[in-house]
Formats: sequence, structure tokens, C-alpha cells
Amino acid sequence: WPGADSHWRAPRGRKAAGRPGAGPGAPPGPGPHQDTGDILQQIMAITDQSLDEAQARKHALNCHRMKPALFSVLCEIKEKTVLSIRGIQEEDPPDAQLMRLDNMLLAEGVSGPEKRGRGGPSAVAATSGGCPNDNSIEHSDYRAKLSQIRQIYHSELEKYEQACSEFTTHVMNLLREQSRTRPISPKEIERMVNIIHGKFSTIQMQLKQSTCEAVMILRSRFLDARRKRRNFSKQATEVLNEYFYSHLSNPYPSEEAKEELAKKGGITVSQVSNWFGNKRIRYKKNMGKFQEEANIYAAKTAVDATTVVAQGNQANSPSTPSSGKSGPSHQS
DNA sequence: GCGCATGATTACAC
DNA sequence: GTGTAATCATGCGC
Repeated sequence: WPGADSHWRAPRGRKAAGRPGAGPGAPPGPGPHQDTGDILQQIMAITDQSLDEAQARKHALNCHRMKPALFSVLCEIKEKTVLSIRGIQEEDPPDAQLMRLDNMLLAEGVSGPEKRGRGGPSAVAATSGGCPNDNSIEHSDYRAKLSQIRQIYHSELEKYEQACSEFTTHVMNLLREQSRTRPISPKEIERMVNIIHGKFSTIQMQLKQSTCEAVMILRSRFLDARRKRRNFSKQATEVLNEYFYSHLSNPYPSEEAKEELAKKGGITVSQVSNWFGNKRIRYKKNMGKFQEEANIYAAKTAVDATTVVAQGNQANSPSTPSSGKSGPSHQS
């Protein structure tokens, strides 16, 4: 080490103090303790020097034969003191909130595979009032907005991940570079990477949180919309009333009958169930009020039955074409 | 704006 | 899960 030798042998103001064999030409560091002491002194004093001087000293220190041994000892000391304390403090408990957010985003179809068809809010849409077209409009609107949220979420997440990866690589390179001049063990680099990932996952959690909030707002708006009541069409009310009054002794349509009524009225099965629930209780509470209505539908049913009979007779007569109203009967 | 009608929701019982 | 009863919230005619 021709160039570096002078540095080792001539520390400021402490030139080979009482060190045998440390004179010019002698191999550096005959006594391990004194040699190490010298090196440490030089390291301590390096900040007092000018930049050029310090650079030269650093280079010399790097080339010292004791450097690898000293370096690993310093790494070990650092590991045992500072890092071990920090390590204990930074043991993260499993983050329940993050898990909750992840689960919610998954359930809402924001993260994970995109949900298609009848899932999630579509079931809610099926129970909303009004014509079926309105449901599909609300549904497609909801899905479009959810898809927008999903898109933003993934794009932001990707950005964060890319930034995290770039920053981690940068810091790792920096630490590797610095590990040539100060005690940075691979373990410490790894720990630093974990810290960076931790910081970025905090940012990601904020993103997840705001995404969840956006979904909740969208959902609440959508759920509010379902309460908007629209009266059934005349056709639907007619079909339901006909069934109700023709089954007055037992106004409990079977599942099949409900489906049939729903189809005829252009409403959902649950709307049929709601209607019958309301009708039964309201009829029972005020039979007098519904009497007129009951008479009208009873007469209507009778007319329908007569029409069907008449049509049957006409069909049997070869000379008469079918003429009456089309009207499938709702016979009980 | 008011009152009634009506579809939807909720709590409860079975 | 279904039905009942009460209630809410909106539509609609006046």
C-alpha cells in the first residue's frame, strides 16, 4: 500500500506513540490493539479534515488490511446495539384494519377479479321499485362508477408499487455504496428495505381507505335511490288485484304463482310478496273500504270466465272466427 | 301544503 | 324463510 502508508503511520499528533515497529517502512499494524486504536482515531478525526484530506484518508482506510475485520466487528456491534433495539420496537402486529380494507375491496369487486353479472348491488337493484328498465339504468350506472373507482385504484396502486420499487432499488444501491465506508451489513440493508415497504404500505393503506370511502358513498347513494317509490303500472296492479280478490279466502300465492304474477305485471317476485303482504294487512284492517274494489274484481273475474266459455263455444263452431278480447283468464 | 295511497323496510314471531 | 304489523318515504290528487 505505497500511497496509503503515510496515512497509517502519521496520524495527527499521535505519531506512533510508544508503538514499536510502527516506523517508516515497517509493515502496518504490528500490534493489533494499537493498530486498531490508530484506525479508530483516524476515523474519529476524519470529520475535522478538509474534504480532499478526508477523501484520501477514507481511501487509505478502505485499503487497510484490518478493514474487513474491523468492518465486520463494527457491523456486529451496531447490530447488537441500535438495530436490535429498533428491531424489537418495530415488530408490527398483524394489521387488522388493513385486512378489513382488503376484504372490503375484494367483496366490492374493486380489488381482485372484476365482478360480472348478478352480484353485490344488483340484488338490491332487483328489489327497487319502478319498471325494470330503471333498475338496469341504476345498475349500469352503479357499475360504471364502480369500474371508474376500480380503475383509479389500480392505477394509483401501480404507481405506488413502481415508486416503492424504484426507491427501494435506489436506497439499496446507496447503502451498498456506503457500506464500503461505514458499517452497513446486508441485514441492515434488508431491514431498511422492510422499513421502506412499511412506509409505502402505509400510503397504500390510505389509498385503500379512500377507495373504500368512495365505494361506501356510491353505495349509500345507490341504496338511497332504492327507497324512491314508484307506483306500479296499471297492468301490474290489475293482475295483482285480480289474483287477490279471486283468492280472497286464501290470498297466499305460491312461489310459482308469484313468479307468474311478477312476469305478467313486469315487476319482481319480491315486489309481488311486498304487495300481498301490504294488501292482506290493509284489507284486513279495513274490509269495508275494499268492498267496492272486491266487487269490481269479482265481476271482472266473472266476465272473464264467461268470455273464456264463450270463446270455447265459438272455437267449437267451424263457421265463426274467434272475435273477443284476448284475455287469458285468472281463474282460481 | 295537506292528506291519503302505496311500495319498501324493519322488527318480531313462528 | 315467510307472514304480520308498524313504520317510513314517496307519489299524487286536491
